Amino acid sequence: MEQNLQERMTIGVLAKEAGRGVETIRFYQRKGLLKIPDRTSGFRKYTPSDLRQIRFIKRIQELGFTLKDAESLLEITFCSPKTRPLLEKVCNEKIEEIEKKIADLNGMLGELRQFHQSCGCESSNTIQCSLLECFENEWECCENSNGRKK
Amino acid sequence: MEQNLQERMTIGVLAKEAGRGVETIRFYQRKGLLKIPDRTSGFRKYTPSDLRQIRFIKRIQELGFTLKDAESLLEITFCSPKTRPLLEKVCNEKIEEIEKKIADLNGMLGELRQFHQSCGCESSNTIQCSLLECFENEWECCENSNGRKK
DNA sequence: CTTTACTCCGTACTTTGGTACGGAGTTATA
DNA sequence: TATAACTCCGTACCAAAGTACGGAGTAAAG
Repeated sequence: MEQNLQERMTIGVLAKEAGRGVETIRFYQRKGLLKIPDRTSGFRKYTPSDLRQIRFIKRIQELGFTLKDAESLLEITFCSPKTRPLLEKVCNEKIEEIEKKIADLNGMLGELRQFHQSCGCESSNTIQCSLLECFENEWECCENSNGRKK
Repeated sequence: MEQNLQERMTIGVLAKEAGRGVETIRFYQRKGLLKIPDRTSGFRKYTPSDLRQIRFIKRIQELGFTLKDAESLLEITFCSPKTRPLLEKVCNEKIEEIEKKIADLNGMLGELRQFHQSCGCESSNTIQCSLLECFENEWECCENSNGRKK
């Protein structure tokens, strides 16, 4: 009762609150990312829970995951003892994936910082500005300014 | 001379080495991500440096960046005193972006780990398996198994 | 020297994640 | 109660990042 009286939003309000377009919400629904909302009036009526869900999806995307990823992560939020083994698997996979991503990003960050500091092209003499291992010793950055390479 | 005699690959070899399709290489070239290769024979001839570059792009993408990002990062590898201010800017932007990404991912990782451990649905009694702040206290995971919520 | 494998090019198609359109019905405000 | 603002639906379009196609030329191995 009071439940029903609580803020139930139209699609427009939901979209605005979530920082998404109305069309995007409809798109998510088509994709099955959002459960089919109540519609007693012909118009879709959303709950704060739907809002949270869309915000969550948004965040997941910002972290470099896909809508499919979001979907599987969302499944976790509806876990029960029955679905547990599967969820545990999904969960572990994501954890591993994220750990790897963080490690990679940290490596890249280190390289970038080092580049930023040491490749001043006017101060240092031991230049080590290799951007990721990919560039090993063979890149030519800085050689213009001091004629030194390797 | 020796330079020229060194391994100069055809597009097929390059693609294979880089773990990309031939069409993708051509696509990158059209996009300006790869400098136009030598072509004395009518066929494109690539150097190990091209290979490194494609591998780099691949890695960048795996870290959740776009081809555009890759492009701007690649610019860094061709820096000179003239381009320095711009590069410094790009560099700093990327550093910030990555730092933010890492922080977010770490947060998410924490939530997932916590979920994974505490939401066993059979051991703990203080259940705190909120997946990101988005889900606050209102989610219903686990209530099936022990009838307890909040 | 032929056959097979590779390369060329432009164009078209694919997937992901949306945006936009347009005509019709509904609701809320003046 | 009229008028604006919102919602409905299907369909079409968009950008990014490729992938595939097909006919023609080239290279290299038997």
